[in-house]
Amino acid sequence: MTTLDSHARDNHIPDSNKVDTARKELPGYDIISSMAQFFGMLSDPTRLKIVIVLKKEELCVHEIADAICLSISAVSHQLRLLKTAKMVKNRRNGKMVYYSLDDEHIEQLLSVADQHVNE
Amino acid sequence: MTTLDSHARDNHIPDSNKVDTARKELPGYDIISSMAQFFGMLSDPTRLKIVIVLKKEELCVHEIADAICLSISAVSHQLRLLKTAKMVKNRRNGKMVYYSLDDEHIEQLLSVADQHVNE
DNA sequence: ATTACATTTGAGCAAGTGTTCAAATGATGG
DNA sequence: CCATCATTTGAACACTTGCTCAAATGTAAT
Repeated sequence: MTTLDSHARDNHIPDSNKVDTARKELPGYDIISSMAQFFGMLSDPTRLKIVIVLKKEELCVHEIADAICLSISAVSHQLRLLKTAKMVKNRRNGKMVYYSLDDEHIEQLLSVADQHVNE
Repeated sequence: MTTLDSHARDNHIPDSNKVDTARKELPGYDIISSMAQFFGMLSDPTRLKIVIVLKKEELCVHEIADAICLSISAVSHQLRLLKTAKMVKNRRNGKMVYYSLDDEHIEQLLSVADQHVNE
C-alpha cells in the first residue's frame, strides 16, 4: 500500500504524487538549517552593512563601526556571528584586528538581492 | 574642513579615507532594509522549505503543508509573508489557492546557498 | 609594571518572530 | 439555506535576536 498512504484517507486527495514529488526536493534537516542560517546572516541590516563595507577592502573593527555608525561592541558581536558562519575571516596586526570577506558567493548574493529590490 | 571631519579628532585616525570609501559603498536605509527583508524571507527553515517545494510546480496550501509536515495555519501565515515580499504569487481555482514562485532569482539564491553549505 | 588603546565577552533587556488555537471568510454542492 | 471543505486571520505565547553597558582580555609603548 505505497500509493494508498495516510493521505489517501483525506477527502481532498488532490494529487498525492505532487506532494511526494515535492517532498523529494527537500534536503534533510541539517542542510535546511545551514542554508537558513546562511541567509539569516544577511537578513540583519547591521550584518548586511558590514559585508558591504568589506566588499572593497579589509577593515579593522573600529573602522567598520565608524563606517556604519554603530558601537564597536555591537559590531564585534555581529562579526563573531559572521565568522562562525564562515562569511568573514580576520587577521591580527598589532592591536588591530582586520576583517575581510571569506566567501566568494557573498557578492553574488548581494547582486541578486539588489536586482530583486530594484524590481 | 571636509577632510577634517569629526573623526579627525579621534586618536586612531587609521585611515579616514578607508572609512569614507567604505561608507560610500553603503546604499541608503530603504535599500538596505529591503535587501535584509529579502534575505530574511529565506532565513527561516519553514519558508525555505516552502520555496523549495514550489521550485518544480505550483501547489495548494494543503499540499504544501503536507509536503513540509506543518499545520495549514502556519503555512498560510508564512505564505502571506512570502507574497508580501513578492517571492510567491497565487491563483485561486475553486476552493483551492495555488501558490508558485514569483521570482526568477530565488533558484539562483538557493543554488549559491547550497554551494556554501557544501563548502 | 603601568598606562593606553583595540577588541572581545557576558548579562540583561526591549523588540521581533513563528507557532498554535480558535474564529472568520470564501467557495462549492446538496 | 445549510453543510462542508480550503484558506485566512487575530490573539496569545514561548522563543529568539540585537543592542547597550560594564567588565575582561589582548597588545604595545613608556
